[in-house]
Amino acid sequence: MNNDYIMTKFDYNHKNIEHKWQDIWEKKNSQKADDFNDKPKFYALIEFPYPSGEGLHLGHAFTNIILDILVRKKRLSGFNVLYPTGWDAFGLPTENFAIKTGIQPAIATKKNTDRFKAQMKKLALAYNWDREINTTDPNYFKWTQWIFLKFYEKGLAYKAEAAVGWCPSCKIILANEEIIDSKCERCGTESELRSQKQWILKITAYADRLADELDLVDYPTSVKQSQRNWIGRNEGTIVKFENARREYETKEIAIFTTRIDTIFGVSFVILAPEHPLAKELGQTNKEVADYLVKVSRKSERERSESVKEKTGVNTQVDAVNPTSGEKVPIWISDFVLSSYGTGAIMGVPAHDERDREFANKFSLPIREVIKDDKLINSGKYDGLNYKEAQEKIIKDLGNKARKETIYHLRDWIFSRQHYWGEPIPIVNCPMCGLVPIPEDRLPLKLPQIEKYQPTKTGESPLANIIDWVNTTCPKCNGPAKRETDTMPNWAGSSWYYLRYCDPNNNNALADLKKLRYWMPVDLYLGGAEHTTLHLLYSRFWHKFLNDIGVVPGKEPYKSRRQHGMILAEDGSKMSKSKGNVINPDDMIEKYGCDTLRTYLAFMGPYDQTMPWSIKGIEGARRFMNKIWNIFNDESKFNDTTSKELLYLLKKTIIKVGGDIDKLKHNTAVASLMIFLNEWEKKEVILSKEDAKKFLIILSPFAPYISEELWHGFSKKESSVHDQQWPIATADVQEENTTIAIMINGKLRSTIILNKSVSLNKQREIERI
RNA sequence: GCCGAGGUGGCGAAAUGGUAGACGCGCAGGAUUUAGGAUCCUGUGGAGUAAUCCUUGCAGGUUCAAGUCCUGUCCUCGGCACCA
Repeated sequence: MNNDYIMTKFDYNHKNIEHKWQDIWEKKNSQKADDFNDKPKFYALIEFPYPSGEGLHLGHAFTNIILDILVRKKRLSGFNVLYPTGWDAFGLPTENFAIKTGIQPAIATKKNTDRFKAQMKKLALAYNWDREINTTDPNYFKWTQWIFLKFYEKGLAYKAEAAVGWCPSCKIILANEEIIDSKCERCGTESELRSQKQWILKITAYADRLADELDLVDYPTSVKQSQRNWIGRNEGTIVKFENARREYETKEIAIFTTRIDTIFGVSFVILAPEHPLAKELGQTNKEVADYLVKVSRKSERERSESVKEKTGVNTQVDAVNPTSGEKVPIWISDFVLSSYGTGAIMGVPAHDERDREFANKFSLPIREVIKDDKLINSGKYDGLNYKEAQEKIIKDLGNKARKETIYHLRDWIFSRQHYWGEPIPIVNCPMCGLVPIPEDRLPLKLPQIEKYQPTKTGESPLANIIDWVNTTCPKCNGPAKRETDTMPNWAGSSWYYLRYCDPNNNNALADLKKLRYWMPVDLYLGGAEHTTLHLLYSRFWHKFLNDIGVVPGKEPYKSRRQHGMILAEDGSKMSKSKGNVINPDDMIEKYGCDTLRTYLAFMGPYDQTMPWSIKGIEGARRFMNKIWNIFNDESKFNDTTSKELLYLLKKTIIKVGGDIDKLKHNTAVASLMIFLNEWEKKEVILSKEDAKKFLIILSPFAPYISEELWHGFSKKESSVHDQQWPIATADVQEENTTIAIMINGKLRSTIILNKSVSLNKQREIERI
């Protein structure tokens, strides 16, 4: 069966044309961004891909093309454009591939990036290839390590016990991204929590700035909102309840609340099972001890399932309400989280749903203390508005209460127990403790090894490489051991946009002058999956690097846009297992790159989820054929352009340019189609000069066919891609506008007004 | 539950408060062709022979005029979620 798109004598041969120009452009290597230039700069950034073994997929093609169209238009409009790409190449799939096959990750990475690059070139993505970067390149990760050392130097990287996922079957530590639905990604075993010493970055030190400085940038509301939710800033009060029994070590229980005004409604206090007092009580009270054991055996999943049914144990010990002096029982329950606030809450069942559930289950008293925003049953505070009452109660409590802001954001666990990541450049010396590797000895490279499996003790595979682990202390020169943890995937991508500004610098992560010229990123296009973590992490690193004076500006990305997703024809997600994946290579082969690009631009707004349509791409192919045919029809050209067509051309130039700038590629393509449809009509002709203008505004979408046709009119050396975006001023004299006249909701008549009529005059006419 | 995005033809969609459905797909009829495909022409929101009427999730409101602005409500999708 012939799988080729059936070509007739009218069709152009996309294969010949596209191969030809791909070779010529490759040799010309023309896309260079000049550091420092009088032209206005434009920095367009696309999330750099992870070079997987499967090759570039349709989603990559879609998003890269969307940005490529804008970039080509910006270049034609006289901008000095920085449009780079690279490889976010550290990561688990490559490591897992190495475990399975024994092929070195670096070799697999090279193979994959070569393939991606070839595919990108076929798509006519006009990157500054001379700025290509790779996070696994020692010349790159030298600076990732350098940044880590700066964090360490400033006290923002520290080592501490942290709960991490653990697979009891594979006997390895699981990164968050390896836990799918609370199960181990490899074997499907239920993951457990385990405490282990980890490197941690103190992102919480930047929590306020990460939230507040969102006001400085142009991100979609949803992105800003989800960043703020993730940071989860909450202003409230920490209040101390005394332990009524003096024999315990924990004399006071600190409690975080946002509603200190409800303190007269407290009928119990609840501790998280991990709370120090809970542990203390467990030593003497068997019932408490049993509960703590029961809870600790629960898996993460079981614990989150307990939402449905609250559990708890009465400790038989009381706490003293510091405002009323009332004694209330202390309970322990796992619905109170040790990781949020102080790990202890005051139970106000009348005004908190969860507390009410708990009170109902264990028959605890419920007392209402707020009615219509005013306090009741609250002693001397009765009648006060709840906000006033908060201030007053805090003041009256003196040193037993203070205002406090807490965050949902946790510090960032930065260690991974894997091979294929940046080694953490720290040495453990028995004499000096943790010692950073001096900057001039960076990069600390990965040793070449044969076995990539993690060790059964939960350490990284690097721990098995004795030659590498054993080293000398940079401080005392005594024997010491290297840190064997590596950095997470997020590390290299947290600063890559900076390296593009100066990719080969050996003395700094990038030259400050170059950074001052190019930064900030003018437009960052990426996917919804990176709305919170990647964006937050890279903003954090940027702010830190700005604080230590190595990069300019508070924020890395001036504006961020999120692209949508392309679904399979039936509206389901494309997936290998369903066998409904559309491969961009096949589409290029069959219909041509220009057709694919134009269709992807035309199918709908870039930020939406849209189903793929094979009929749709055939429609785009018809559009290409029509262009080809009309340009090869001598009778459609003459010395002067028909008047009505000239006016439409001006309108189209303005519309296409404006729409591309707004990333409204779909309506830009529509207006190109409208122009072509008009031109196809009998009796209208175009001059060759005006036809060239059409090719220029077509070229961002269809770079090959426009270049080929351009050469039908121009000298050999010239390229449609090196031209200037045509300037068109709307000719107001020619344009009339029709205004509908409506009376009582019915259309009564229409009037045609010349647009040059002033607004006042229009109002006069309207009055008549 | 909280936050965000969105509901317009058979489908993807378009529309600075100004004649809703541009453009594309699909469909129907015609031309061409031995035939099919491709191509070209015409038509295509719904009802009605027609004049005309109805139509942007639903119910109200503002306006000469509402898909668009306001109030309420329902539904779909995405994220977070025992966050005190």
